[in-house]
This record gives sequence, C-alpha cells and structure tokens, in this order.
Amino acid sequence: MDKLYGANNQDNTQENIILDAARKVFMRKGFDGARMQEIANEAGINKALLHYYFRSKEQLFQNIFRQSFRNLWPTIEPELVREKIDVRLLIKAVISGYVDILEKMPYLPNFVIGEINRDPEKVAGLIKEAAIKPDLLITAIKKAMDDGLIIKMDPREMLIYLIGLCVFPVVTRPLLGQLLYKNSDDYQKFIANRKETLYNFFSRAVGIKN
Amino acid sequence: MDKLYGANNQDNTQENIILDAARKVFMRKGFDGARMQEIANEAGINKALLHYYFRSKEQLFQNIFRQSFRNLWPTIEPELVREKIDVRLLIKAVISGYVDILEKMPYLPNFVIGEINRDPEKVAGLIKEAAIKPDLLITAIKKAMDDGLIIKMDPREMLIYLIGLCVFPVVTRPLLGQLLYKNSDDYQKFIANRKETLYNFFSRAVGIKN
DNA sequence: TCTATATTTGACCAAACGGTTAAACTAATA
DNA sequence: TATTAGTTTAACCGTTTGGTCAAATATAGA
Repeated sequence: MDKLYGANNQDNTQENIILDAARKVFMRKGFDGARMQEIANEAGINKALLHYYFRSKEQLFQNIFRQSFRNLWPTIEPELVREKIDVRLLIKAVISGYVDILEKMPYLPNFVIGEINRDPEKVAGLIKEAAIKPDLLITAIKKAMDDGLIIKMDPREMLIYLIGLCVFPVVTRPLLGQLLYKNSDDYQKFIANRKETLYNFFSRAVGIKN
Repeated sequence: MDKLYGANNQDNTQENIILDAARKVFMRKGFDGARMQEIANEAGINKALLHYYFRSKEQLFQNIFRQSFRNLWPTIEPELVREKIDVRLLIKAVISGYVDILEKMPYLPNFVIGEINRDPEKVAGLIKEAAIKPDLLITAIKKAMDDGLIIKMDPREMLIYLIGLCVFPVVTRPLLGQLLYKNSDDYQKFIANRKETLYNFFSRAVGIKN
C-alpha cells in the first residue's frame, strides 16, 4: 500500500527486505557513514548476502537512490499536462506533493543533499532518468508571468524558492525541535498546517490575487 | 582580514594551517568522508602532527564546527540591539548577512545540515555556546506583527522560511548548475542579485509595504 | 656549546572496512 | 532418492582507517 513511498513491505522478497533495511541505514548515516554490516543486521541476514543480491555497496546505494528520487516527483505532473494550466493549482500541487512525501520520508532531503555534493552529475543523471522534467514547470511558470497572473522574475529562481520553502523545514527539523519548537505539539501544528500557510505565504510573495 | 569568515591566513601558526586545511576537507567530504591523511596532505604536513595538535579526528572536527558556527551568526545582532528595531532593516540584515557569508563559505550549510542529523543535540549546544539567540529574532518579529507592520503568522515559521530562502539555493547549488542554470553566467547573475530579489520576494510574502 | 624542551617525522599497529569464497543448506524436479 | 540450481552462511582476505610511538630535528635558554 505504501510502495510508492519507499516501503516495499508488501512484496516480502529478500531483495525488498534488504532494500528497506538499506534505505533506513543510508538515510540515517549517509553513504560514507553507512556500514554494510549494519544494513545486514537491520535486515537480519548475513552480510555476504548483500553482495549476493547487489554486487557492491555502491550498487545497493544507487538502487535506493534511484527509487527515492522517483518518489520526489510527486503529484505535480498531472497538473502539468492539463490543456489549461492553472498556476494556483500547480503551486498547490507542488506544495501538497512535497509536504506529503516529506512527511513519509523526512530523511530523504538530507540524503539527496548529501549526494548532490558527493556527486552532482550522478544526481542530475538520476533525475533525468526518473523522467523528472523541471523545464515543464519552468515554462508553465513563465507562461503565468506573461499572462500577468504572477509577478515577473526569473522563473527558475521562483521554483527554487518554492521547493526550498517546502524542504528546508524538514532538513533542519531535528535542530528546530531543540531551538524553536521546544514544545513538540507546536511543531506538530506547524507541520499539520504547513500546506495552507505555505501556500498563502508563497502566493503573496508571487502576487497571486485570491 | 578574512578571519571572521573562516580563513586564519593571517596568523600562520601551525594550528591555523591545520585548521584551514581541515575546514576545506571536512566541508568537501563531511565528517565520515574526510580522511586524516587528506587533511595532512592539504596542510602539507605529516599526519601524526594532526594528532599532536588536536588529539583526535573528532576534536579537530569540533574545532572547525565551533568556529564555523560562530560565523553563521552574521551582521544581524547589531540590528537587534537598536532601541527602535526596524523590521525592514532587520530582514535586510539577515538576508545580507547570510548571502555574504554563504558566498564565502558555500559548503557550510551542507556541513551543518549533515551534522544536524548526525548529532542534533551537539549542534544545538554549539549554537547556544556561540551566543546565538534566535529568541531575540523571534520576539522582534512578533513585535512587528503586533504593530501591524507585517502579516500575522507563527513568527518561528516566518524565520525558518527567511533563512531557508537564503540557504536552500546554496545547498542545492551543484545540482542547479546542471539542471536549471546550464549557462553559468545566469547562475552568477542569480547570485549577484539575490539580496535584492530575495528581499522583494520575502517582503511581499510578509506584507511589508514599501 | 650543552641541555632541555617543543616540534616533526617515518614506521608501525589494531580495528574496521568492503568484498570474496568454499562449503552448507534448502527446495524443487525427475 | 539422487541431482541440480538457487540461497545462505562462517570464515577469511587485502586494504584503509584513525591513532601511536620512538627516534630525529629544530629551537631556545644557560
């Protein structure tokens, strides 16, 4: 049921047990920090079996990474292939998609950010491979600007800000809990209402009249 | 001259040569990815000397981390101790401080984000130790809300968004270069004008009338 | 110069790492 | 039951890692 979001629980093959374990460890520790032995323990199997199914650490990692990345292209695409694109709906779809997926995989951004710095070309390759097309988003935003629906600025910059607003609170979450949201109920509220507040915040920034 | 921003070049003691080398390597590779040998090579000295001056990898790392963190509290404080705080100036100071410091230390956020996940309590401890007081910012923002100068929302959320907008483009920089800013001149322009665009963007979002 | 102290080095170590291998186990088929 | 192919394991390997140490070198004071 949750397969799209990274848990392969339903199909209890050995491969999927390993992938689930590897995902947990890689997300917690990053590539360099992760240990094959720890992944094996997490999966409850012998370490050699990891190499039997996925030749090397690098290949196991790439498997996780590929899978995770496909999940970062959320419910956005449907909004992009309409014949009449509605910017407001598009923005809402981006926010909603990111917020949902980040709630289920809060470690994903750190993972991705770590990899962006380890090997940016590889990450770019995986994005293209996952059929994620930021250009579609850019042109849609540009069109809305030309139509006078939103304020004019570099559409790429606008997209970065939109995604950044979705992702950043999750990336810094452990710190926020200790510095700003000492009462954990507050943080829960913040997260729960984020779709709405964020859309309001962003739509004011880009000059959407509601 | 650059000491505040992390380069200890002026004081050419062996300690500082090591610290400069270590900073480079740690920022590039993260804690787990960094190798003591690589740091020694970068500093042009014997590896054992690292342990002579800084007992262990962990201690060397903490030194860098402490130092770096102090630098993340930029030109903001002066704006906070005025008797009449001007929100617009405050926001400009935050943006300006972050943009400046990130231009000189673009690897810092990845470094910090990595550590936030490795050991959030330690990071929180270092922030307090560096006399960084987010509470001051929060109350200043809250005051501006009560005075009707900016839109009402959770001031903590607003602060997170502000910092996120500054930091996120830098965190994803290597990827942006490959996906959105294939022409590197474009990226330069984006970065160069960022203080202005970002302030305009943010001030619209929070409802500042200019 | 002699001496004592601080600095620097090459050689070394135990532990941890990713990865391999041969043998053992399991299950299906004939 | 005998055979075969796929799966799982304990033991092992070569390399790399952070860290140590005794010896060598530089430095400074008497």
